Amino acid sequence: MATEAFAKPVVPNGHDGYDDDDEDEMPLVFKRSSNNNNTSSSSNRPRPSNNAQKSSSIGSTKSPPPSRSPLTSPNRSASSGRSSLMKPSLPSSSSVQRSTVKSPPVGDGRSLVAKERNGLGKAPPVSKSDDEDSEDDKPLSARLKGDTKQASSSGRGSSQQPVQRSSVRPQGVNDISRKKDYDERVQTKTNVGGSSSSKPVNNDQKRPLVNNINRNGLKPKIEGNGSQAPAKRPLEKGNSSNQSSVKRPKLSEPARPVKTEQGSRNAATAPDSKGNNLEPLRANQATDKEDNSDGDDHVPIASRIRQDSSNKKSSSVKPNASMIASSSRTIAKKPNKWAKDSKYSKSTRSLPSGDGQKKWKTLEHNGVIFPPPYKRHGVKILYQGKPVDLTPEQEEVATMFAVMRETEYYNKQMFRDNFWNDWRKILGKNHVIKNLDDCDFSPIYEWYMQEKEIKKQMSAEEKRILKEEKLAQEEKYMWAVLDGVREKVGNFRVEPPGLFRGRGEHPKMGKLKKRIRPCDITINIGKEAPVPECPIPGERWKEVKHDNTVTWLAFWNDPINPKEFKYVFLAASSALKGQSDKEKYEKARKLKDRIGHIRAAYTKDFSNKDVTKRQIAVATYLIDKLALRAGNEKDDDEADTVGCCTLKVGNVDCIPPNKLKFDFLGKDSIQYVNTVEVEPPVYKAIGQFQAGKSKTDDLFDELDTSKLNAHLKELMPALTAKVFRTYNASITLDDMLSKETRDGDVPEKVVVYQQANKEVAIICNHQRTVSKSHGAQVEKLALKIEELREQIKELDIDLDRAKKGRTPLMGSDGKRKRNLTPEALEKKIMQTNAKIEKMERDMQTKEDMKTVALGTSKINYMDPRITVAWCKRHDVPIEKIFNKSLLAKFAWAMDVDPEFRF
DNA sequence: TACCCGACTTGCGACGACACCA
DNA sequence: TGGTGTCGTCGCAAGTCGGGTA
Repeated sequence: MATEAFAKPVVPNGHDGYDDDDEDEMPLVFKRSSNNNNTSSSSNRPRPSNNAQKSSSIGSTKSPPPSRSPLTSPNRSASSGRSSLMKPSLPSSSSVQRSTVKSPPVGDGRSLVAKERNGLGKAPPVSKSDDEDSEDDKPLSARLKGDTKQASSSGRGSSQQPVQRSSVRPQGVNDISRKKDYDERVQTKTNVGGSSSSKPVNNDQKRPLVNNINRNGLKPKIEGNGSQAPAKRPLEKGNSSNQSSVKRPKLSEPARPVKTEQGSRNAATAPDSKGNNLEPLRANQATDKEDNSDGDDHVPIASRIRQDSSNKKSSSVKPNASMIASSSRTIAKKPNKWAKDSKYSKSTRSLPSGDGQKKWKTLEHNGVIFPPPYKRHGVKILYQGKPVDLTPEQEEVATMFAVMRETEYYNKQMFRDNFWNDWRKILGKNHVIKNLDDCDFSPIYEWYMQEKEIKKQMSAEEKRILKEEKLAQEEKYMWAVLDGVREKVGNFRVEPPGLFRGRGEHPKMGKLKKRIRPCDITINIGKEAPVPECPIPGERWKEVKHDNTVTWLAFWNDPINPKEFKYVFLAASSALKGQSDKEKYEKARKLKDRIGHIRAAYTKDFSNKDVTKRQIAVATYLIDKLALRAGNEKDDDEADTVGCCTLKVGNVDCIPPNKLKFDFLGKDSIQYVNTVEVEPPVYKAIGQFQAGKSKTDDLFDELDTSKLNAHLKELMPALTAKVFRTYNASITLDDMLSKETRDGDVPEKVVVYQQANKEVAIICNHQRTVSKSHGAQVEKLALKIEELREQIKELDIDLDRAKKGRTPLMGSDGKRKRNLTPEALEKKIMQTNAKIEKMERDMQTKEDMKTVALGTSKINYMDPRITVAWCKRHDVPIEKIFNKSLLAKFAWAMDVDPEFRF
């Protein structure tokens, strides 16, 4: 590839088509409409290799100047103790007890709030339509046995626990019961009949509403006591040892579109590499299912299991749930307007199919923006009590460390050691500072706090001006023009220097992330487009490429792990990302159609004589039932976490007769604790895999993600382990929404959605740290409730007196109260009682949700078409569910048919 | 086949803006 | 109007997975 000379940058066209901001503000309210979108499910095409055109670099890379990185704002403070979260386990007919914990668990078993909706319906007789169904049922049912008793025994008990106690996410009994209910619900659906995914299912009304355990307020019981409950990112290294060998990558960001002149030209349907016209992004076409072979497939695992075990009512397990909370970066800001702009909106463009072929024809952007250079403050640290002079570079790094004083990292030995190793290189051999422990960074910390305070005290006007200045500076970097369409760039800011904050017990925490300079950055841009001007005078890009088989605009090597890269991508709202997103969900929908076959296949292999096949079968079962991640190998210089394929013997305990207790640190060092009843052959196989091994040995020693995924691809093209997570999340949402939604006002419907969202979050083990103020908030609420109860007592007395024609007693504050009629007093009592009830509900919800993060599943796992269609069917404004960023991200899903079902 | 590279998705915490309440 | 809680967005870490290569 040709490398380009550096030319003057050309700013992509401006905001054409974006001036209609007002449109953004208009709420999108879906009414039942006659939209008929026939979604043809996109095919999963294999990705072509994409290295075809890598350009050579011209590069001029001069060695980077000594980094005197400025102190960028101190990054977030380390997360403080995470609380444990116990989660319920996934579906399947087995009873499950799962708990995930963050931070030191302090067991608490709270019950999930839930309302029973008994009487809503009984499940109609299920008529299995196809073989698949029956196949599914058999294996699952056979394997799973419900443990309802436990479930029923669980109570709510959420006593307010100290924040530290870390949540306990339901586990055990409660989970089981929840799952059971859930299964029942699902089953109902199943019974209804394997309608194809895209086909509307109108049986809702006929379907009985099964009680949702979750909603019944059952809180899973915490496994063991607090001490047992695992914590999220425990200080000690992973519970069981895990290690491995490989790993890599980095991140990206999203954006959103705008048009340019060129845009309109290219916006037309673009053929893919094979010359086929690509389907327009927008398509929401209700995808017609391609093969309906498995009528039952669309039923969540839980439900299927349930079906099997239907006879044994008590048995089944229930699914998990939960909510997510914050989420991820990448979202672009103005959403919907563009969706409406037919001329420029992405929806009108046809996009490449994301199959690894050419992703774009033309690409223009302005490169990236760098953090400002370090500004020296001159505050001295003390070494053995005496002020020490530091050079700007030394001071910058010292400041990075000083500002982390209130974080957990600050006192972690590994963090300190890594920091010291890097800092002392900058100090030099002969520096007076010889060790970190004799350094007192307080003066810098105090300076930092003062600066923070000053900033906080700025007037609104001053803040506004600063914000505008920043925006003006960044505006040109925020947009790219891809195939003539203006799209938002996700992460156009180069990461500032700082200290690496790995999660969990990351062996590199505390290392210095050096300042990234233009000579570290490779730019990717269209051949015809002007090369972005290097924003730092006298420096130049490392390389300029014109590779249209990839979607990144720029990348640099991760300073902490040079083998890895940091990419600059378009924002999530871009057409490119939208297309990819849609394909992801279509793939999951295909899995729905094949899941029956797949389950039958792995069930058959539970007892295969070939160990590898048996391990593949059991691993697939766990991924399917528990939504575990695949579990790639990891290097020693990464945190010690595992996924399914990398589970260690010590991560799984066999509890006779057929329960398995999982306890391991998963992605982001989030603890996964879950006890689940499995089918006897699975239980037996796990025992065999463990035999003769030590706790630190691989459970699946014949398996890795490559083998597993290769096997999955034999079952369904493009199927990989992670598709099961998407499938289970989406099918659960779809099922819960269809079964739980009742007539009512919008807020009531939103609650139903949140419950479903929560269920999905629990399935996916999406946790969050309990906020620092949680305990105080709960206490405050409890106090208010207590005060209201006192008021009621007084009112009762006053009412009694009023009925006898006597005046009220003096108030508790010593003041005389108004003389009210008995009717007025009764009304007041009623109102106060209602207030108490509401506050109690709020408190319970707060407690239940304190460790559940809803955002991640909403952003990444639940097909947005399910949500949009549900909003349309029930006249819920989509803004009640999706914020602006999500509206932009999911623009491609907005005109889905109201009858769309996953 | 194992390992490595590269690209892209997923995920949590920090922080700022805004809403609400006393 | 200030304190507090909630929500949205950003930052960047940490996964997954496909393909190339030795």
